[in-house]
Amino acid sequence: MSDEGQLSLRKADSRRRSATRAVTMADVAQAAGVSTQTVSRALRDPRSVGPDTLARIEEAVRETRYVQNFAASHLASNRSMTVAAIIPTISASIFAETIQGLTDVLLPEGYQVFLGHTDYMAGREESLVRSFSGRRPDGFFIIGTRHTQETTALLKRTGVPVVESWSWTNRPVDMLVGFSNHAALMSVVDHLVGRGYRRLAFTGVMKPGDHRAKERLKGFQDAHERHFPGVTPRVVTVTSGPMVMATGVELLKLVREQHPDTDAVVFVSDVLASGALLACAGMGISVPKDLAITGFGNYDIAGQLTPGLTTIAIASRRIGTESANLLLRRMQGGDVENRTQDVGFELLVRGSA
Amino acid sequence: MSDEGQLSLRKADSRRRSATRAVTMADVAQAAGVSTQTVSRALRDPRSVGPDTLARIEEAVRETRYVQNFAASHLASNRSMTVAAIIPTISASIFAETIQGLTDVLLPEGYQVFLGHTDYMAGREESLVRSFSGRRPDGFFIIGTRHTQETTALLKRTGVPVVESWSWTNRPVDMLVGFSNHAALMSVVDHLVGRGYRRLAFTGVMKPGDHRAKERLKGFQDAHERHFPGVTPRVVTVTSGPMVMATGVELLKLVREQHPDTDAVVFVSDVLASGALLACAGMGISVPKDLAITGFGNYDIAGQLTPGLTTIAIASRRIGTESANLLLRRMQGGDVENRTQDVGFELLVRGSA
DNA sequence: ATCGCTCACGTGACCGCTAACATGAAAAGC
DNA sequence: GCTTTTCATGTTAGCGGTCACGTGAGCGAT
Repeated sequence: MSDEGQLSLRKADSRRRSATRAVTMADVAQAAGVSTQTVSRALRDPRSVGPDTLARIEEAVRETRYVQNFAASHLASNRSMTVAAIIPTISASIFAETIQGLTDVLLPEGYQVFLGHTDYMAGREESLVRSFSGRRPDGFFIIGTRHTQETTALLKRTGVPVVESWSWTNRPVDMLVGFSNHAALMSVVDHLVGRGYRRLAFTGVMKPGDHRAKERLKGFQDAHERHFPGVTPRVVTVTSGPMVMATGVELLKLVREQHPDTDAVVFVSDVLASGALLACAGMGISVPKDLAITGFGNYDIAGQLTPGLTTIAIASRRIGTESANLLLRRMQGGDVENRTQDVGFELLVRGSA
Repeated sequence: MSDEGQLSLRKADSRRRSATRAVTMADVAQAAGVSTQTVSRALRDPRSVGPDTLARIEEAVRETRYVQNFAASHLASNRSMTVAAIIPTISASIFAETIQGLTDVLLPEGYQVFLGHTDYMAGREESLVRSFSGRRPDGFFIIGTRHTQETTALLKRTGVPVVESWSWTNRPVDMLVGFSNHAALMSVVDHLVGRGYRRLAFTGVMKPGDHRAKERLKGFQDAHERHFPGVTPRVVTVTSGPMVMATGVELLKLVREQHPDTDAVVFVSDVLASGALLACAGMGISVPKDLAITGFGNYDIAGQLTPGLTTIAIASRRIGTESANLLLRRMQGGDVENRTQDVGFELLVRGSA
């Protein structure tokens, strides 16, 4: 009997997975003289246990240096307290504001944010959603509204709330916090035409997976057709290349080569437009007299240039916070009345156009 | 007997936690006619099972639409396959490049990256580390080398590899991928003095938790003392305010108010320096004749301005990839010979100084 | 023929926590 | 005074995987 006891003890010991066993809830429970369930309750909702019990547990947590294990919690409760976010790119991008807004709201509520980026590569999104699903996030945040069929199916199958953003669609997967890139570009064209510009060109880096850029181009083309029926719009794009100011300079040169009569250049992004605008001085181009220039995004630099860059301002951070709020309500069991939210855009008219 | 059987069945059913039970590994195992352990092996290392078994399992995964549950995996294996990253801020920052580099390396290896930001608030880091610890990350990536004692203790107690970055110290918590902000600023001062500038001023936004900014200031002061012993260096800083170009303009004005004789302004960041440089034209200041301007970070804009902005280039993305590589090696059980890695910096001399 | 070894796969015991239900005591209702 | 309700806490049975070990077949060496 005692031999067997020893044997099983040794056996249990040898099966231990980590050498220095971590502090568990059971240790805290023992120290506080309560059951693990009471500790669990105390940690999840302090008001659900008696005040003196709570004090003893808190003391026990402190003295044992207990750190809750979320994996076990997740497994037992089926709630991961995480949100998966999928964005095109983090670097030097306006999406960073959105993510900051998202985490600013979610973190205080106990939710962690997982970040994945597609680098505008079609197909990456699907594989990201697939691998993220294994972590069983309680919600998804995605930039963009165009996905592969399989991606949409995967998202729906998870059964958790999904927010798409930075674009617009009438048939969102679930919820939507965005605006119409198409309408934004139309307002740019309207403005240019109103100011007397007649030979408009659109230019930008158009990565295959960048649907927002495509929507902007479409908006440009449609507005152009409305103002100048039958006239082929000037469009100069490249499908690859870094989103940096130097690329904007290159594009400006391309536009002037291919369409020398152009009197207004509509850039798909402020980054490119700023590069071009800065280069104009050196190229002997007077803005906005010889050439009007517009951007998109209202980056910090847009208002600092001389002349200022006319552009479209987007409430980037707000897209993040609003999305987080929608997700939160749904994740906490509530319902959401308006599943789509239009944050709009604002045409900021400055000196460049 | 049969009654009891029914009872226990009913009971088990009523205790089911989710209404529509998700597909589990057991379902896949059954469909493929193997044990769950074999499915587990097939998923973790396909070569560890027979080829025909593997094929059956893969087919079963497809037809059941099985998605692995990482929480269960984490709990059982004690590996979360996640890395926690703590950065000052994501927005419009050069750290975004670092995070992009980090995830670019870690994601393909199956590791997810958790992101938290401190907004340069002292104390936030400790609470982030604390709450992140509950997720049991397999590694930590942190920007900065100065932490509260408790933070350091917490990090060490986790027992997982830690990479600190974007700074330098002789006593890292564990590993370090960084450079000396101090030395970088000294090289800036050396350059300015070498070019004949004599009345140098340092300016920037110095948030209380921004130790890198402090190191840069210290580097400026030390170099200044070496070149001009006994002369009090001109330092104009604000402790709050947004890191935007407009703030740079304000700071430039402050410097010229408080130290009208200044002939070179050293900014703590390119963002501020760029704003100032752009504003100089409107203020009738000729750069670099009347005033030299330097920045830090070699942001995209630095090379596009006229004159170009003299600045310090940091291999931001590389800090992320190198850190990821160090973490990976350690997380996969390997050892690392060089626990500290100096990525250095480069003084880029352009027209502004 | 025997032995030892590798290989492919199965068995049982957990990992650390929480849902659901159970229990006992105090407070409230009649 | 007795039942009902409320509140604080305990008990039991998993959540969905993986670890350590076991087993039996196949194979070459002795």
